[in-house]
Amino acid sequence: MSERNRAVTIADVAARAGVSQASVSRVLNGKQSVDPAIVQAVQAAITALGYTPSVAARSLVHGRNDTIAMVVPDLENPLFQGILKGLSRAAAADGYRVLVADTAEQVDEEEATALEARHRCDAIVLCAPRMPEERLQRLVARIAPVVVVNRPLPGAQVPIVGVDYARGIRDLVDHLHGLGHRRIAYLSGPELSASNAERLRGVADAVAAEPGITIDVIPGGSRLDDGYEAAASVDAARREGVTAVIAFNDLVALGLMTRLRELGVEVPGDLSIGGFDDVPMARFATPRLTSMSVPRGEIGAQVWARLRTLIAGGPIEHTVLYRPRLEARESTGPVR
Amino acid sequence: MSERNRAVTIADVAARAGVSQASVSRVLNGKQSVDPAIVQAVQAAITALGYTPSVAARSLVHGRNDTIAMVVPDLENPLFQGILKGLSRAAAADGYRVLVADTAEQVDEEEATALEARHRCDAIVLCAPRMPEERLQRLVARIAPVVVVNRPLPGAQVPIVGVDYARGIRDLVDHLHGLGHRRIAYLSGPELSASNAERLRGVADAVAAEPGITIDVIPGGSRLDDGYEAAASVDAARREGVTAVIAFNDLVALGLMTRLRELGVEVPGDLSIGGFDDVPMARFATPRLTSMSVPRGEIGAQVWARLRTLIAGGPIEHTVLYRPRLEARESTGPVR
DNA sequence: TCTCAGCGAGAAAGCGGTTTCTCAGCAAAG
DNA sequence: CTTTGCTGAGAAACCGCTTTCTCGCTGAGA
Repeated sequence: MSERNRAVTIADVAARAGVSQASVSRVLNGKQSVDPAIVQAVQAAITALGYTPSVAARSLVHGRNDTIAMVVPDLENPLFQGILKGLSRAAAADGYRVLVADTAEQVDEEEATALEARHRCDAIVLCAPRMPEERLQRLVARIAPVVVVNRPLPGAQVPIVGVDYARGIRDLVDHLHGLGHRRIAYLSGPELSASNAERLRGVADAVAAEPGITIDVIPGGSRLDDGYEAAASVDAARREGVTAVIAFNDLVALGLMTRLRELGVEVPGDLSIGGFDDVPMARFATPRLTSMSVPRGEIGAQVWARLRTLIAGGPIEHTVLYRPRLEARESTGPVR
Repeated sequence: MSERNRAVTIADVAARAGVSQASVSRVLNGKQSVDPAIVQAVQAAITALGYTPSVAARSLVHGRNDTIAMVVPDLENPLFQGILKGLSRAAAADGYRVLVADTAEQVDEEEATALEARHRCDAIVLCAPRMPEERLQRLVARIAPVVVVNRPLPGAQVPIVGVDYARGIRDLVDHLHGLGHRRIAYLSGPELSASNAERLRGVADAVAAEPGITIDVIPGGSRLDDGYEAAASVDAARREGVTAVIAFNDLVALGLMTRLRELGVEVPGDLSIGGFDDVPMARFATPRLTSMSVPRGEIGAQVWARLRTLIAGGPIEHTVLYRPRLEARESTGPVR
């Protein structure tokens, strides 16, 4: 917009090349065959004038932008960052750009933000983990084409890309079970978070599947501090027989481990700890944190693939959930 | 673009309300006084039809689109994430959106990416820590209005917002000096990084200012792994009398500490360690990592303030550098 | 009562491209 | 040699909105 080369328009190029605007446009888009001499002249004029086509004008006539928007509740969340990065690179490869709309955790603003963003862009990637399902349904219908990230939406006419949290939790429980643990605690995430609900479902499934296992749910959170502060409750549970903890995510697990070390609780000797997300730091914690790995960048790329199909008028592709991969490290060990 | 309400245009609203397009436009923009009856009719028509103005058309006529772009080498870097978040929120408050252009560390593409981005947006925020100064100078001139982040650019006609790394390093050295350290090592960052050069300048300044101090420079990097792998060199330096290490950033410091613990080196007993950036994890490391805190979100907000001035036709405001704040924690201690 | 501002609404001209439509020119077919 | 069918370039319409221009109308001043 409004670059320094103000007033260098296609008309100027046409005039300088001594041809019509239409011809210039044809040369630019290369859709039709054009007299080589004209092509020459036009290209010469373009470089001489330093002409670049106006994106806005093009958008107006085409009715599209080559821009998509990603609506996220909090850009600070490593998960969204990773997805954004993967999305942004994949989209760039197809000539699309990504707009970021951070809703600052204001669930009430998400709807307006998404609508506004949709209005400037050709499509939306929506991360709204806490929006009530019904509202989300309505919103999704209004802003299509859209891809929903990381939350289930039963029966919705929308592609979904996410993580199979329930499955991940089950796999982690199995891992712990294999190590002999029978009394486990789940340090839960934010109450309204859809992915926390999924994890809880995994917890329930695991308990149902393995009659010998008990899993207590302890209120936690999603950040380092939350884990740190939950250490007291966790330690209390440990005293009552819990031998392993599954944290909502790695940040919580890391915060928890920090505090436990201060309290003199040995990991994994006194207590095994498992996280979720496999953030880079997990490998560098002491002890190295066992975690369920999630392919953030890959999710972003997959989101773009689905969105591209949608933009091209293709069908709503099936939901895809990535199964987290267990990265067994030192923070989980055999029960004493 | 191309929303479901295809064909609902200002003309439809005008027709339905029985007035001219111009009147609808006036009602929409509220710049001129309009007959209340017309306002009524227009608003009724708008809601009845579910009309929303076309952003593209507006952009075309105004020559701007209320969007800015941030060009970053790597979205995974916590520094850029924080800045992006701050920028995005500040800009949103003024009705601007932010486009992300991740150049995937390809210095060669940065120029093209920036130009392309500039072409779709009203202004650019440029993070190009490794682009040669001269090229950057030329680029900056071409894509104005632009704000450069986190690197010096002597004599350039462009606002710069960044961190006073040199000063930060000096402050950290002073801190160590106060603890009795005289032989210090600087575990350096990526060779071509402008901010690493700044830090090295700080190192040189410190040595010049404090005759009693020696600072060895050890090659490192910018990520957790780099710190982990540099531990051997650091330990060797320690054996030769180095009592404190300043890491390029916190990630490097954390990686280093992890490995040192494995090697049986006590921190801060055997060796003091200081980081840079004050990432959230710093407070949760064992021992808690002493770091130089950088106001990431604040930088983003400040960048927006400068850019807004520029967009409004204001002057190129002065460079502003944030002085990092020492967060003295447990990883630095008195020399033995 | 007549003239002149002033106000406000409609008509129309862009903004900078793309795309349809029209028509000249030329080669092949009759 | 004339007619037909293409090819390709230019003219003009159009995308949807803003803004200038024009003009009718009203109210104040003479």
